[in-house]
Amino acid sequence: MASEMVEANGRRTVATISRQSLHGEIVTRLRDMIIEGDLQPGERIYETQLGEELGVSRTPLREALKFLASEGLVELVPSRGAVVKRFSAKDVEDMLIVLRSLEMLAGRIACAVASDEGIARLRSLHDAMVKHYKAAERLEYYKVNQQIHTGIVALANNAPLAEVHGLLQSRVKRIRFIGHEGAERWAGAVAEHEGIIAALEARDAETLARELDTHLANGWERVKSVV
Amino acid sequence: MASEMVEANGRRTVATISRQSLHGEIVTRLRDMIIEGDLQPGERIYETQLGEELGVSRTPLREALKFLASEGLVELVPSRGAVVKRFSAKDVEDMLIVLRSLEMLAGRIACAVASDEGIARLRSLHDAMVKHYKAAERLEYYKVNQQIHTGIVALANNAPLAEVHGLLQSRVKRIRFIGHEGAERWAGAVAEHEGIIAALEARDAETLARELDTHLANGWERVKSVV
DNA sequence: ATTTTTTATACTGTATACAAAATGCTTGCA
DNA sequence: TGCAAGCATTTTGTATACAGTATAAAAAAT
Repeated sequence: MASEMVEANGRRTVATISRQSLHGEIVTRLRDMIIEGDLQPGERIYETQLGEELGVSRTPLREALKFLASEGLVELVPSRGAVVKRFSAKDVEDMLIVLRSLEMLAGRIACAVASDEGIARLRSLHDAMVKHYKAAERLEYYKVNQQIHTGIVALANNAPLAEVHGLLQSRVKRIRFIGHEGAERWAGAVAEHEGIIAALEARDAETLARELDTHLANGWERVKSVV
Repeated sequence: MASEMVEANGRRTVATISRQSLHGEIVTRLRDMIIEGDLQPGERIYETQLGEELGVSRTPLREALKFLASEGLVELVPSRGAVVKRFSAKDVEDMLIVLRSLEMLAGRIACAVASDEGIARLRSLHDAMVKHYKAAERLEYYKVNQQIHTGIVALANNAPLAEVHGLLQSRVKRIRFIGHEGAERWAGAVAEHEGIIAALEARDAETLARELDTHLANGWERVKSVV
């Protein structure tokens, strides 16, 4: 794969210490490639070609593709292999509706079960995000923004909840990444985040849920135009 | 696989007309085996052995296992292969919390977008379920019950919602299947269902959400003892 | 008797080879 | 020139073979 080395004896070894199997590495690699747009929606995946590109044989690559198919990032057409899944505007809207509901649920639970340290960590993430906003660093802002939303879900301490949230999140990432909102809307999003963090610190479940509701509904409005 | 035939020339062919690939068939087959308890939680899966049992080689079987790993039904331990995932009581509770939230969301949406025919179909399913209840046919009752819950989600016409619901549903099926409640509780569940269908027919989103909320919360109480 | 080391075995991880299916192109014919 | 049929090529689907690793058992040493 990417981080391979050729040793003196000519054997290929993987540089990482992680015991993760090859198909596991390929999964994360391909997932990133899809999210970042290296593999375009609707694009057909040729196994031998992609395999040579990654320096692996077809077997682990195919196993990785099956995994990603279950995640919903690629589609398996019988006898025609894998295709990067393409989402319609309705698909994205539907996903965001579910994501919104999941985050609201997570927020409510988090108010009850989150540790003070966890909330404090989120506050500092928020501060970092505001800094990126003021510096107009869109990419950095976007990344920290993601971390905050994921962080809220994590605070709920509910593994299946975090899992399905992450599943849908990974699908819309590709879309959101493109959505570059105007200055006013961006400012609005930051303000909403402030309200979210405040409600969380106050452990006010209903207010938090309401804040998340409007924030994520607005989020869809912000993205809608580009889908 | 199950429906294989040996032809005169000795070649194995699959009887089904479906164009589904072999690993696809294995996925559904294994999923059923796990849900129905043929493969017990914590049990290690030996690829060669299971492959011979199913009449397939290791390659498509492994691909199927990767798929199921992404679904969360099996766990992949590096260098030790696949193990049927075991869920703790907290895991199950967490899943049911999410399922409850998802079904409430689906119910609210369904009230707005479901077709009259769709609601009527659900009513007739409910009637069938009541019949099974009165006849004390537990297994039949259980199956129709599942169909109703899945049906409510389907009415929302939101594919990702249905998908994640189905994902979690498949995991708790194994558990719910065991939960045999007493007569009083069973009667309560049926009564709750009547309220759910009524609220749906009235397209009363808030009432429906409330009914689903209590029904599914009670569902957890009913199952809790056996986990 | 217990612990450690060695060795054998069994299973997983990966690659390669083969078979079947689909697609595209060429050639023949109207 | 347009169309169709057949052939060639490409690609997926499946099986098998080989290499690496973990586990368990047996033997040796303390």
